[in-house]
Amino acid sequence: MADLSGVKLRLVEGVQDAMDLMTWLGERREGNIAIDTESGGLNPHLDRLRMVQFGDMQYGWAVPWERWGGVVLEVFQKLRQNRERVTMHHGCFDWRFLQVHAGITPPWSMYDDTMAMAALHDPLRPKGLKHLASRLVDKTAVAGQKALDEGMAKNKWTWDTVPIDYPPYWVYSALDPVLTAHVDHILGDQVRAEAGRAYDLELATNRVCADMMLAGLRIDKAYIHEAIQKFEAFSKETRIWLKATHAITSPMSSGQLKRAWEAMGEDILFFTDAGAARFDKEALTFYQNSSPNPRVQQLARYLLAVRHADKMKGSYLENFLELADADDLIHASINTLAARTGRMSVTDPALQTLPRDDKVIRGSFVPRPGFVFISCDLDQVEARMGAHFSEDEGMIAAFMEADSPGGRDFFCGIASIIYDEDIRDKKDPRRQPVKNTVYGSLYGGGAATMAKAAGVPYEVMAPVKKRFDEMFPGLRTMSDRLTNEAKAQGDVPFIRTPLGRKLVADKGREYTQITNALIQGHAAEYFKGTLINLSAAGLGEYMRLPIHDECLLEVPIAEAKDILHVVEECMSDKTNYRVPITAGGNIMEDRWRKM
DNA sequence: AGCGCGGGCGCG
DNA sequence: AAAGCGCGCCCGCGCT
Repeated sequence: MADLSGVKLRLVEGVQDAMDLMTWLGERREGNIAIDTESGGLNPHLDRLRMVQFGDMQYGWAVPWERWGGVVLEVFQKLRQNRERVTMHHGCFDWRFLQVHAGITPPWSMYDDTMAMAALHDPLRPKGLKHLASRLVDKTAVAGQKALDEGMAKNKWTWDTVPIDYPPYWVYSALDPVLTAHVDHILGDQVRAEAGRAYDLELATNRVCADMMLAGLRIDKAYIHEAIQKFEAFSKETRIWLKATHAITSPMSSGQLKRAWEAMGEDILFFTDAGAARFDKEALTFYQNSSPNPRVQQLARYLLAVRHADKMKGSYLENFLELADADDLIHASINTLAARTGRMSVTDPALQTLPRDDKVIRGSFVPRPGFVFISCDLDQVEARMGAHFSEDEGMIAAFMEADSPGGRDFFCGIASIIYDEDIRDKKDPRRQPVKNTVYGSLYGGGAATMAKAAGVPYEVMAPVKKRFDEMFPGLRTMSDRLTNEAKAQGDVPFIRTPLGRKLVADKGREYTQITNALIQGHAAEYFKGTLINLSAAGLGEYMRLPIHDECLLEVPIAEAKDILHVVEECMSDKTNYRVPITAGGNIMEDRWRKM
C-alpha cells in the first residue's frame, strides 16, 4: 500500500498552469509518465474527447481537451522528443480517442499497459483501475468516486455533460494517471519476470487490434433494412398467431409455454437443472419432430422460427445500424484480454458470434470499393495443440497423415471411425458434430455429452468414446498430469502457458477446466502471434477482425490472391510444435460470406 | 425505472 | 469414478 496523501492534482485552466505542466514534464522521475483520457462516451467515432490527464506517482494533471488541446499536443510532442515511456490503463481505448480526436499516432514501442499487467498477474480478479487501486495502492483512493457518482445522478449529468470544473469530476480524473503510475510501479517488474513474453505479446496485440478497430467494417444499410423488414414481418405475423391460438404473448416465456403445453394435454419432457420446464432449442426441436400431437409439432416449429427471427433482428441486424458511424463503418470493440484463458472478445457488436451458416447476417458487411474480404483460419488449432502438449503418438500420427498429400481431414478421419464409413468430404454434415465430439473428449466430457454433441444415442457413442480414448491414451495422461499440477499450487489452482501466462481453474473443477485452459489459452497466444506476423508482413492496414482462430482482412482485389498466400504463411508454424500448425483461407467476392 | 440473474442462443 | 471449455447479447422475471 502506498500513501497518496502527498499527491498534488491540478486542473489546467490558465497559461500559468500550462507552463507548470511543461516544467513538471521535464523533471526526472521514477517510473513512466501515465496518461488517461475522459470522453463523452465509449465510442471514439460517436463520442467526444473531453479531457486528457497526465501524471506520475506524485502529480496529476487534468487538461480540458476542447479548451487546452494545444497543451495536450505539446505534451505529446515533448514525450516523443524525449523518447519517454508512457503507461496507460487499457491504452487501447484511450489511444483510439487520442488518434481520432487529436490526430496523435500512438508511440506503441514506448508504451506499457497496467490492465495487461493486471490480467496477467491475476486473471480472475477485476482489472479495472479503481479495483486495482483500492486493492494495491490505497483503499481510500477511490472513495471520492462516490461523490462523482452522486453528483452526476443528482444533476442528471452524463459523461458527456458533467462540467469540467465540477471538482469531483476533474479531481478524480487527474488522480487516475497517478493511480496508474502506482499500479505500474507495483506490478510492472513482477509481471515482466513471471510472464514477460506474454506481456510483450499483449502490448503488440493492443497495437494491431487498435488499428483494426480504427479501420472498421463497412455495412450495407439498404440490405440490412430489407433483411430487418423480412424478419419483422415474419415475427409480427407469427406472434399474432401465437397469441390468438395459444395465448402466448412472448415466445421466450417458459411460463407461458408451459401453460400452452398443459392446455394441449402434452407431457413436458425436458427440465432445467433447477427443475423448471425447459423449452430451449433442443426441447422444441424434439417436440417438433416427435410429438404425437400435430398441434404441438406446429407450435414448436413456429416458436423456433420466431425466436430465430428475433435473434437475427435484435442481436445482430439492428445493432449493426445503431453502431455504425456516419460513413457506415462499424468499429467493433476488441477486448484483447477478455477471457480468463487470454482469448479476445469482440463487442458492440459481437462480431465473433455472427451465425456461421446463415449467409444473411454476415452478408450485411461489404468491402470498400476495389477491395474484397479474405478470411483465413487455423486448421484444427486446438486439437493440434492437444497433440503437441500431450505428445500422444497416435494423435501426432493422425495429423501427419491428415497433412500428407491426399490425406484425409483430421475430423473426417475421426468421423470415418465413428460412422464406420469412408468420409472425405469436409462439408459432410457429420463433420461438425464429430468436431464437437473430439473437443468434448479432449476437455474431459463424458460419453453422454459427446452423444448429445454428435446427435447420436448414448449407446452409439459409448463404444466410440472408448475407442477414441484407446486410440489417443496420451490425452488422458495429459489431463491427469495438468490436473495434479494445478491442484499442487494450493488455494488457486493454476498452470502456466509456454509464454508464462497464468491459467487458473476453479477449485474442484480442475479436471474439466485446466486442460481446456492450456489448449485454449496457448491457441489464443499462438493466434495473437499470427496477428503480429500479419502486421509485420505489412498487412496491418488490411486487417479487420480477429475471430478466435480466424482473421478477416479486406484487401485490394488485384492483390487478393497473393496476399492470401502471405496470410496463410504468416499464420502457419511448421517448426515449433510437434505437429505443424497450418492455416487456410478463402477470398469472398462481394460480401462477407462464401459464395 | 433500473439492476442483477438465469435461460436461451449465437460463435470458436 | 466421473467430469466440456471460453465468450456476448437479448429476454423475462423478481427485486429495489
